[in-house]
Amino acid sequence: MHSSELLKGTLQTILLKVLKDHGKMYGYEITQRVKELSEDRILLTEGALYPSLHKLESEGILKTETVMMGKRVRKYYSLTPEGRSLAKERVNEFVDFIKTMSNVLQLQMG
Amino acid sequence: MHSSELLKGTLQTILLKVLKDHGKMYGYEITQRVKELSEDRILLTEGALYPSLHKLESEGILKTETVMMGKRVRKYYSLTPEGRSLAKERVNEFVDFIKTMSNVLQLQMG
DNA sequence: TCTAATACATAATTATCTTATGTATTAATC
DNA sequence: GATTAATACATAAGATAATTATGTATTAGA
Repeated sequence: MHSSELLKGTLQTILLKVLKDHGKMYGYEITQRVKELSEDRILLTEGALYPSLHKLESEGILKTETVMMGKRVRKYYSLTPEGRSLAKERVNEFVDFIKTMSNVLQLQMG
Repeated sequence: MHSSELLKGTLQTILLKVLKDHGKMYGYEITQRVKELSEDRILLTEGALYPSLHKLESEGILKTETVMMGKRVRKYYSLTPEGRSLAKERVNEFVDFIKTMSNVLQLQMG
């Protein structure tokens, strides 16, 4: 699972926004949703995903709920109120980033 | 000189496109132009800039011309033919990246 | 029965960037 | 005239976020 150099730094933004839009999700589900939304262009690696989810949880941005599906564990993540506000902030930041880069690269868009 | 986490991975794209648009430029001049184009949002650090320019030169993407301005050295960088084609590629890559991220983050744009 | 997909997790390595440091010239301010 | 800020290059040390590799285990499909 590899992607462009440009994706670096976007992981947190992606996680927060996808969780905001789709509610309660577990790790593997997030990778599949992102793969789908990106038309196979963004393939999240577990080595990046899980540490990032754990960090966000430890910071109070995400909360978890562990569910047993038969004998298999599923850990559902969802945004805390703090997480919801951070999600907005991160998306705004990204939009601003696009605008700035569009100016620097002289792309004809916002 | 610090910026957002999102800038990671954009340096090469920025350097190539700015050099494509503005022709022959020296390092310090590039930092100023990018600062200006980005309205002070992107402040390139020398620690990232110079190693990156050197690498691109060693790869045949950029060529240099050293000029003495009085007693001060100026090293002008410009794109080689290979560099021009890489610049296009990098910009296309970035536009595609924006499109993909817009889908994932559900932004109402391309 | 074996393989692929699902589902979690962490350690080792790599790459890119920031921060820090260094040298030196030129312009501006005190 | 002296000090500071801006110009102009360069590299080394440290931080950080990602990839790659590895590990365990269940479930579905061939």
